[in-house]
Amino acid sequence: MKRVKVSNNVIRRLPRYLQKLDELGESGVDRISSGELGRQMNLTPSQIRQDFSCFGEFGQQGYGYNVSALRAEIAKILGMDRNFTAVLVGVGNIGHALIDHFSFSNYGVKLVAAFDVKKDMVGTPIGGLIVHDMKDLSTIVGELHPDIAVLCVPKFYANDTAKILVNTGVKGIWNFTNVELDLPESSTVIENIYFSDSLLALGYYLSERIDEADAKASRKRIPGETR
Amino acid sequence: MKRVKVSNNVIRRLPRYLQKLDELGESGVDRISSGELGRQMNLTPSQIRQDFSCFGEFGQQGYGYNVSALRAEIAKILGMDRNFTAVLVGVGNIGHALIDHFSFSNYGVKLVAAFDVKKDMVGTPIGGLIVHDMKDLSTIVGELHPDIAVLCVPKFYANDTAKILVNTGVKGIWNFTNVELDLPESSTVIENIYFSDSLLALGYYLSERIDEADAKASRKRIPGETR
DNA sequence: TAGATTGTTAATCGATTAACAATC
DNA sequence: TAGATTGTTAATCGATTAACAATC
Repeated sequence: MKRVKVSNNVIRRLPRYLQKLDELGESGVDRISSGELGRQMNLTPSQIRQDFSCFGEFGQQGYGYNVSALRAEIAKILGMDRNFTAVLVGVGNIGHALIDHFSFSNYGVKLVAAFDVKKDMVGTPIGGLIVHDMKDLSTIVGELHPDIAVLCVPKFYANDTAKILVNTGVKGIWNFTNVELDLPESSTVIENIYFSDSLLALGYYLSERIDEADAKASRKRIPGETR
Repeated sequence: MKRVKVSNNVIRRLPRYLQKLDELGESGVDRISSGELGRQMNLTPSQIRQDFSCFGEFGQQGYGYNVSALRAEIAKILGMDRNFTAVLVGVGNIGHALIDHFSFSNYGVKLVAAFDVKKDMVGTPIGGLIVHDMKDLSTIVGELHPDIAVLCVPKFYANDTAKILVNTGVKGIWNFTNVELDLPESSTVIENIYFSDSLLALGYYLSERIDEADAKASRKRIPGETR
């Protein structure tokens, strides 16, 4: 696989392609052109072809792309065939929700253990997963050497927990704590899910819509002087 | 407030500025220059000044920006003073986690009701919030006319529920269903939190790191022919 | 006042779009 | 073969960065 520097914008579109290709596959479509894919995804055909060309030549002139083959290529690019393992740290509501309802396996990730401080949780299997005592975090992570840690602890413990995880060899952190992790000069990959940023952006666009609607309404009520 | 078209990139940085300014305020900093802010946030001073200038003139030459005043401006831009109200639809694990642990009020949003299908939940207050029966969704949403709906129902019901919400006047949907909502030509603002896209992007960057590390290791083991 | 730092205009950089030869 | 559609190069567009006059 080519490993040139690919822009973050392209990377963020890859999961969207994957999802769309799955959808197409499920509805029995087995080939698609960049034109049609663009129509369905609101992207230009050029952009789609440029995106794919970062990683190789997946299409065929005059034909387009084979849906399942392209799907497989993108899955591979995203590392879905690498059998990544993950531990989930902090089985509060969010953590619990992820264990119960998020299909890690759909994305090629295997959840191998969970950790929490609450004594009544420790030992109880949740969604087929053993919950370990948080105090054994570094020992057990050291044994399991998971690739990813899903960080769902309360804000206050976010940084300390992240440091332990990185020190015990975790390579990526999927961060749900709403806190910007401060891990100096480590080569750990951090992927944040910031609920608050998302809600605030929604607030912005909502405000914009409301202001536009108000402006329109007032133009109607008080018609302008002369054009 | 100016209402020119502002790029999405800028909008997505606003919540980051807000968070940083809160942090600065808490640690007693009351003024900051674009230079220092840039250093702390890994942005260029130019970009910061450009970003702010989309909305007005918030600084002062030779001085910089007043932290609390700037914070207030950004909060306003994001609509945090508009007293948005929200209903939460689907009190499963994710929904429950949001009610219990996400401080809507910190972001100027008031959660006014929740809905679920499970009979044993209906009537029970969760986090001070009454859970209504899902079958009363359109009636009660029609009465409360919330600005936002937080959509946490199972995938399968995502689109139907979203349609009901839009028809009863909801203006924005904060979508946690991992499903791309298909709401033709409505002017509803949709903000998605796609867990899967985020995990897959993490998978990409993790793969990249691993490949780089492997490449480096193999270069060490098998030294190149000449230089 | 002198130094600092803004807001803004101009220059650069990067990403998206268009065009087209290659080819299935 | 003719038509369709790719992969890629060139053109355009937009976002970021640099520069600097204005001014606190």
